[in-house]
Amino acid sequence: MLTVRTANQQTAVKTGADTLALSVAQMGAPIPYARDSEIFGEGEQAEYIYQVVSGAVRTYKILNDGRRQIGAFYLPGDMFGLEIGDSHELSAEAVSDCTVAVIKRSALASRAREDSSISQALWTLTARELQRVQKHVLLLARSAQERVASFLLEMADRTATVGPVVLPMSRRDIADYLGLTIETVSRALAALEGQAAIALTGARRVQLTNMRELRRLDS
Amino acid sequence: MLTVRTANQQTAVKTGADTLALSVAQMGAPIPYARDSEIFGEGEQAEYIYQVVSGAVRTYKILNDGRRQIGAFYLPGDMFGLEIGDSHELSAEAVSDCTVAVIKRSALASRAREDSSISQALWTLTARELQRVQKHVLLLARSAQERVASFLLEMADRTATVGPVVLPMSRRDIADYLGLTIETVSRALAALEGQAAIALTGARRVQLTNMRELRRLDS
DNA sequence: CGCAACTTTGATACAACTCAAAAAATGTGG
DNA sequence: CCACATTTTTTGAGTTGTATCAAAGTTGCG
Repeated sequence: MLTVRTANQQTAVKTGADTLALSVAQMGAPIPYARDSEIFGEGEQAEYIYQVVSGAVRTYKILNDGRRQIGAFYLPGDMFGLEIGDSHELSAEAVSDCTVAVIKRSALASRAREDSSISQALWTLTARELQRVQKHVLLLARSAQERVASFLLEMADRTATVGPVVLPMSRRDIADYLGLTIETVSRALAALEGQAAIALTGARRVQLTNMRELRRLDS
Repeated sequence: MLTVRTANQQTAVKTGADTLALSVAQMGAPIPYARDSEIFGEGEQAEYIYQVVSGAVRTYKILNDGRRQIGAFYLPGDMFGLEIGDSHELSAEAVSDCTVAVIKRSALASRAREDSSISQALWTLTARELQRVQKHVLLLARSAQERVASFLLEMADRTATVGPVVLPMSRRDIADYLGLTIETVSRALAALEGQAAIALTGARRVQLTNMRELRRLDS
């Protein structure tokens, strides 16, 4: 069985979305993208839907004052780029070198006409995305330290490995996701280290040494 | 034809969601709710989906520090309370005295099995909600004055009447939607009035006197 | 190893928050 | 319809968390 991971939800599922993921993995040829290269741009025709095979992807929008708001990070197994309108609402870029499986939306649409579990899967995917964004709104309502703690827990959960969490993204990416500056992210991490909640074992390696404290901040 | 208005999108549509709205309006008996009364609570079984007939509704979540984050306001024609899981992610309350049409999800699900346009409509509804929440994230990334200007334009667009915009909600509601305090909302309104972008013709009546300026702030 | 990019740390500024009180709006009973 | 009580909104003064600006470390790649 292929394990499906929707952003922010790492439990393997056997229904709907699984079938869909299978389709993408089987029908879509993996395409490599170099770090920082564009996968699709805001406003472009949404011709495909995507699944991360390796590496990481970010979606974002540039605000009128030049700041960038990152909407989501997608990790291996995650699907992204699904739209109901015909153009993309956000741009997507490779956070690191990565490979992405791609399937034509039209191909999926035609299969959905015969197989209602496909349409069901598409709906489920949209609904999960909705839940994720709703959580993001709540995250943005909290203090800098709480946002960072929450982010670390989310990444730990989604990468689900033993040992330190390895962050695929830069401080700038984290800051733009959390609605903070890189300096504030750095200071929040330093503060968490001071409270012995985490240990920075490298700029992008974080040991979560006190889950209880982190969860308290996340709550 | 019945006009459907999805939150933040007031254009009448003739596809998918329209059929759905019709179903709710026809099948659901309108239920009255008094101001501030609960329509459903977070975590409750999501047995129904709802459509505002008159008045206004808010969905929200209480944060652990006691603050309240409002997720959305729903105005006449808007549908809300649709979940893909089986429980509500947020609570819903009447902003003002209102009436709400209700339809059983199970009834809709059974009709969806025969009529794929129903499932299509459910998906569309979820996707619109996703777009709305994504915009909310971007809104929360901006300055207090920009958030308030944007909010006023949104309300003007959604109520779509001539003359002053009548806000059905209190400053507290606005503040909790925009992630600000009531004082900051009040000061932002005063500042907009100072710039002659708006005129406050009563606490809850706002004339948008300079749309150009407001749109510039919104951009 | 050396350089360029990234991250951290420090000092200061400022937008929004908090606390407090005045003013305005809204509701209620006579 | 008015007078009063209550709630809501506005305004003021001071505080604070995060941003900004600047510079010193660190990291990792060629």
